[in-house]
Amino acid sequence: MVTKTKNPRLYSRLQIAAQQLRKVTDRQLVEAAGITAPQLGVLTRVAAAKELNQTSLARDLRLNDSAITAMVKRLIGLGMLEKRRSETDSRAWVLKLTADGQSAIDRAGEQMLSINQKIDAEFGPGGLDNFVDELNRLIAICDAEQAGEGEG
Amino acid sequence: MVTKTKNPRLYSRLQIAAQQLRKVTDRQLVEAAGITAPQLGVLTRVAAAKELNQTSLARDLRLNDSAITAMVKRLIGLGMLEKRRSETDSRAWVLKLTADGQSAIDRAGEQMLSINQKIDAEFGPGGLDNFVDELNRLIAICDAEQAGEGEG
DNA sequence: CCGTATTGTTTCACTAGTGAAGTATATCCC
DNA sequence: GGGATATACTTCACTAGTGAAACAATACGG
Repeated sequence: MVTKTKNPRLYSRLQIAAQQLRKVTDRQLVEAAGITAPQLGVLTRVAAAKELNQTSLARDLRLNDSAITAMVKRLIGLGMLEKRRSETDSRAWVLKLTADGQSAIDRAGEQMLSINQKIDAEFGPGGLDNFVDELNRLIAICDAEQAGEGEG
Repeated sequence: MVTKTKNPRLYSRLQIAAQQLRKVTDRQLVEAAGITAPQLGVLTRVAAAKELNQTSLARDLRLNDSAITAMVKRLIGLGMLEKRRSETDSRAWVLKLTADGQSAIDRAGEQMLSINQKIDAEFGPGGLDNFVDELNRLIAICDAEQAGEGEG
């Protein structure tokens, strides 16, 4: 066997790691703040920006517009977010946190999730930086591959 | 700012990397073999084992039983898989590849996906091993966290 | 200033996963 | 052997994402 490619391994480990980390993080976050990790991601970005519309949010999170439509709908249903028509562009919405949304962020930030403490302990600051860097390189490869799609 | 935790960064980079890699891989795999990456994962495991039932498959892939039920249903719909009652345990099913399923695996294995070539080139064999190792350590942390859930 | 393109959003049909609850069948133990 | 328990699987309601098609409003270029 001629040193067959190892990156189906990478692929599957990456998927499993992402899935498991999300599962654990969601569990701890729902307990601490009543929201999931993707929801917290949206709320913190809405909190950080003012005058944020859905398209910018989608680009920011690297998601589909339609994923944002659905996500925002859920967060409004939870009473965490509000939508008003933009005054400068009447196609767009401006997203705003509600008091509940702000308090969810606060509760989420209060104490560090135990899973995050364990990750810090396992990798250390340098190891963590390196890990994130590798993930960024992988993301860059995917981006390049998607950009150059029409070529043969 | 007191070197605030960097692993929300890790979390989000991991999710983005997993999502993007899956998107690109799916695209190339659908073109080459007519199936998605998760589907190929199931088919190759069915091909490797004989007398594989859904519960073992679920453990193998670290998924829910109900995810397997749905996945198998889709693959049967695609004509890639067959289900027969096990002769030794009449609760269980035995999963078998169809000719189409086998040929999908063959087509997927024929040429290396271009995304995989680029990943190999970027990281090199040693870098890849290291990356996979880090992912495994992260998975282990998640497993430990889930196992020790009742403790305070 | 008007038609064409672009942008912001939604809807739809889909894949892929979670978790809880339910139904059979097997297994274990007294 | 029969009752509790465990195992194999399904169903249901849900989150979270993709991609294509549609629609309205805005911006651009003669």
